Amino acid sequence: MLALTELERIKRYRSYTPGQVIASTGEEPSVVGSLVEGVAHISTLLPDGRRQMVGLLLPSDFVGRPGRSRIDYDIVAATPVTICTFRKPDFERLLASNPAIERRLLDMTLDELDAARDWMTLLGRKSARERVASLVLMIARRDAALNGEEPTEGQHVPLRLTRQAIADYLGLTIETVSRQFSALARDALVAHGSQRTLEILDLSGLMTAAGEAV
Amino acid sequence: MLALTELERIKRYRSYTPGQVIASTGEEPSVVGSLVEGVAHISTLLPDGRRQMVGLLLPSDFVGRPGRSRIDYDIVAATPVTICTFRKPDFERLLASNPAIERRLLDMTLDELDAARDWMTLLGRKSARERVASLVLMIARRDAALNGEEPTEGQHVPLRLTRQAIADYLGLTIETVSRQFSALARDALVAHGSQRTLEILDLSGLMTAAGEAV
DNA sequence: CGGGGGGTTGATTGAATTCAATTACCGTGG
DNA sequence: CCACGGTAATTGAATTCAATCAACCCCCCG
Repeated sequence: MLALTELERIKRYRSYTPGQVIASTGEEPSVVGSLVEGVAHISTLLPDGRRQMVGLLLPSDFVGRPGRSRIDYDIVAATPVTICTFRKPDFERLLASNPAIERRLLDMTLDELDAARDWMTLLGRKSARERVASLVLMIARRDAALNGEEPTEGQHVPLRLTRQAIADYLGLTIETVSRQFSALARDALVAHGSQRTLEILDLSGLMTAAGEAV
Repeated sequence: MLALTELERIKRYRSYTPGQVIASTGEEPSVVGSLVEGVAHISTLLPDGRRQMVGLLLPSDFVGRPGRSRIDYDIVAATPVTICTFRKPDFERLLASNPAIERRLLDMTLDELDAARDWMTLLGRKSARERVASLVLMIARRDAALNGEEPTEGQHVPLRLTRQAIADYLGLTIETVSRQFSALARDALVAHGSQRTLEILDLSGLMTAAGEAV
C-alpha cells in the first residue's frame, strides 16, 4: 500500500499516565490517531458531577473526530496509554488521498454506534443484576474473541476496571455494583478470583442473569 | 455532480404505513437509502418484551447499513413514511465511485454516535423529571432549528409521540412519564396544549429541570 | 505501624414501578 | 349529531429496587 510509507513519515507517538486527560469537553482535540496500547475511558459529566462512561477505547481503536472541531466528552487514560498520532492537516490529506482509510473509519464508527445502542438498552431497561452480569459477559466475550474463542465455564475474566469505573459505565453506584457481584457469587454463577478477576462458573446462568436469551 | 444522474436512475421509492416494520432484528435489511418523509423508530427488544428506543429517523436521515449484512434492532414507521431506496449492489457501486458520499456518510454516522452518547448519559444518570424535561427541550430545539431559530418561551412544541413511545425512548414507564409531565405543568414550566402538544412557559426553568447548566 | 484508596456490607430512605381504577379523546355507526 | 367502544392518558396506593448514609475491612505502601 502506497500510503504506508507516507503514514510512517507523519506519525508520532504520545504516552499518557493513568488518570491523565487525553482530551476534554469543549476543546479542539489535539490528537487524531490510533490507540496502540492501554485502555482509555470516554465519559460525559453532568453539571452537578454525575458521570456516565459512554465508551471504551482499546488497542486499535481510533481516537478523535475527523472533520469535527469540538468534542462533548472527556477522554481519560485508565492505564498507561500509547497513542499513535498524526497532526490534523496531515491526517486530512491522508484521508483525501486514500478512500480505503475512510471506508475503514466508517466501518469502525458503525460498529461503535451498534455498541452504543446496545449499551442504551442496558442503561434504559436492565436491572442492576442484569447490568453487572452483562458487563462480565461482555468482557469475557471480548477476551475470548482475542484468541478466536467463545466464552467458557472456568474462564478467568480480568475486569481491569475499578468499582467506580464499572459504576460509571453501568449507570449505578459502587455500592450497588459491589452488592451485585456478591449476589452473583452467592448464586454460584461466578467466583471471586484475586484482584479484579473473576471466574465464570455457570455460563448459561450468567446469560440468563444478563437478560439474554439462552 | 456526475453521480446525480446515475443516482436518479437507480433510485426507487417505498412507502410504509404507521406501525409497519421497515427492517427487523436478525434480518438482512432489504432497503438502503434515505428517509424522505415521516418518522421512524429504531428500537431493541429484550427477550421478555422490554423495549428501548435507540434512535429516531427523520427526513434526510440515512436508513440501513452499508457493508453490514445483519442488523440488531427493529426499524418501525411511526407515521406514514417514504424512503428513497437503492438496491444494495447499486449503492455499493455508487459508494465506490464517489468518495464524497462516503465522507458524508461518515459525518452523519459520527453525529448519530454523538447523539447516542448524549442519550446514554440521560439513560444512565438522569432522574425521571430530568429525562422528560430533556426530551421536551430536545424536540423544541429540533423544531426551532428547522427555521434557524432558538427555542423560546411561548413556543408550542408538538411531541408527535405517544406516551408509550416516549417511555420507550426515556427508559421509563408510561405512568412515570405522565406524572412528570403533570409535575412540570404544576410547576408552571410548561402548559398542556391540545393533543400531544405543549407550550414552554419557563425556558431556563426547564433547562434547570433537564439537568443542564443554565 | 499508620494511613489511604478501594472494596464490602448493613440500615434506611426515596424514587420509580407495579397494580388498579378512572377519565379524556377520537373515530365510527346509528 | 350524539351515543358507543376502544385506545391513550391520568391519577392513586402499594411495593420494590437502587441510592444514600454510615461503618468496617483489607491490603499495599510508605
